[in-house]
Amino acid sequence: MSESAANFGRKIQYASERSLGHASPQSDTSVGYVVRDVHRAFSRSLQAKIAAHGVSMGQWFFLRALWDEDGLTQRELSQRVGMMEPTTVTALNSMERRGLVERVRNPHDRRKVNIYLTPKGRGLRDVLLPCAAEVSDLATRGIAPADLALTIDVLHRMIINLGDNPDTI
Amino acid sequence: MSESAANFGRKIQYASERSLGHASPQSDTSVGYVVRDVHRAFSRSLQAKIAAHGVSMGQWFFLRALWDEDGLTQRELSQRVGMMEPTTVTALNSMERRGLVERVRNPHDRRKVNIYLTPKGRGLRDVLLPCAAEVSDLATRGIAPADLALTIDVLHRMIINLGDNPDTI
DNA sequence: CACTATCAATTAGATACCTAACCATTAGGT
DNA sequence: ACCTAATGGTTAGGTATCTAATTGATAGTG
Repeated sequence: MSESAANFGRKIQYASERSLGHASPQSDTSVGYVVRDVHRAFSRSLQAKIAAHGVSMGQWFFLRALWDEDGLTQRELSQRVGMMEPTTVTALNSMERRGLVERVRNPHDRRKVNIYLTPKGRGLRDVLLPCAAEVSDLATRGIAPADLALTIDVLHRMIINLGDNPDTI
Repeated sequence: MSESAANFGRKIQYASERSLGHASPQSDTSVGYVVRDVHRAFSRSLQAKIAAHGVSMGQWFFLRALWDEDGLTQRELSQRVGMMEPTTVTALNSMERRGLVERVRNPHDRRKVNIYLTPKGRGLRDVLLPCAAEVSDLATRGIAPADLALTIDVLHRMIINLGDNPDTI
């Protein structure tokens, strides 16, 4: 049972055996490790592109959410982006400092703070989304759409399996 | 061309549509986002298990490398683990503090520092590796081996595509 | 209408990463 | 033997996360 489990403690010789540039051929090929490396590869790649426009990865996700729907409260934003609230606070602090968003205390419920994009923040959309597209495009180059779809599905199933989903527990 | 690129800026309705527990149904399903979420799911899951034994994620990777080969220099360790050297320094500091490893200045080349597991550090192997196996097992439960293999291969190809590999550039 | 529970945001403090700049040591050429 | 290169490790400083505790505002109940 569960050959997959053994994976974590063992090495499989793989076609494209080299996890990160500086990782030795010793590097592990179990799912967890590969996922970590892909994640970092994505981060670096996108980071490199958007940094040119003065936006950091930490800000990226919140901008994305706000381009989608402006004026969310901080809690709503946290939920959309999938990050804890203190993380949101610090990200918004830096975004506010850079003039990308504005905090507006909600007049009807003074506990809430609504976040609005400034023109500058909104304007970044047309510059930054293509960056993300480039990264995604680069990453998936040469991968058959069916394989990609299956990969995404498998990854989704892993998320659910790992029980990060409250309804699942 | 490149439907994949569009992904990054769009939402696809997916069977298992829910990225993180607290993420709304709005959450993006493009590869980059899913990878990020799986990565965090893995981290949390493993972290929860190994924390019980006083080991943090930052230490885990280095322990793994040392269980595999003891007495590596810090640079070698960094390369095996795929982390920058300052990261290694701080991880080793905490591991040394907790009595998991010992730094020994290399007598033949006094620039180098060899890292040796203490009995305590070595002993954790038999406790911690099963934790990782459990996580891996849980994550891949119900996923056909062929699908898993394909997923890992696709992820590897993405790493190479994203050019984190110097030899590829 | 006062009390308490809940909600929204924040602060405090920890971990895990990174880049850039800096020492200390060794190696190699003259 | 010197001087410069390169090598190995560290420090300094920044970003991105998290959990736990705190503060302020509202809502619900007796």
